[in-house]
Amino acid sequence: MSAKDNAAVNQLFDLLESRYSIRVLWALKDGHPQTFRLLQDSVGGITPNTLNTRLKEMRASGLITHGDNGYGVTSSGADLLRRMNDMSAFATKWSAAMKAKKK
Amino acid sequence: MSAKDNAAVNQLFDLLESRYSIRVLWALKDGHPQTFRLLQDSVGGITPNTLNTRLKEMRASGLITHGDNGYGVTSSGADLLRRMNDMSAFATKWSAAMKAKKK
DNA sequence: TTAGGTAGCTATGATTGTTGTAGCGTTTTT
DNA sequence: AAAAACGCTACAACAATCATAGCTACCTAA
Repeated sequence: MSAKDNAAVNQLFDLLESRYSIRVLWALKDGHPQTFRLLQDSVGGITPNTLNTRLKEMRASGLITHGDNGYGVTSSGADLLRRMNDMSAFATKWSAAMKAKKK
Repeated sequence: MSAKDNAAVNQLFDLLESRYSIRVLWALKDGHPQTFRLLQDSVGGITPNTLNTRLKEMRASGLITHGDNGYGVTSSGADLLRRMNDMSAFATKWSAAMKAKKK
């Protein structure tokens, strides 16, 4: 991995490691625009303050759009989500393995 | 996505959305075991407190091992890293696009 | 054998991030 | 027109993280 890649990855991690940021993006996975309230519900547990902050950050970062129909992902955001998609398959396997281990 | 998948994904996000957690995992990407200090250096900016907390969490979650050679990833952790690998390619593209947009 | 260096943490108070509760102005529903 | 829902913002309380410091254990050189 080049130094340039490193900087880019760091920028991405800066954005994604704040609480709820991944979940907010993930909630837009299906591609349908969502209202503020719907997002709040589907993310679960997030306060309007934090949701607003996250949405601002991700709009500034070009991952999320805010049009008349509500919030949605940009093509860039959709690209990221596509690449993250593998993680849900991993999560299922991993979660099952963890549950088994606890016994 | 099934309800079960949802729960698993949520568990994964619980783990990964804490500050530095992704970076700690990422720092073990190459597969070589790392010492505490080396991890601290390569993650950058993390305090020993937080690093210790993250390592504990991820060991408890079965993503990271702690043997005599230092810290490394489990097969599960390696699996996750493999799936996250696409993100670095995304990051490069995205970061360049953002830089262009700022002008 | 001891004095210094390095590694792996842990303790403590300060700072920053997130929450809980509340509410404001606007749009939709009745 | 009144009531409810929506999108958000204010502010004080709480929790996560940081900065600084230092402890123990293990090397290595003197």
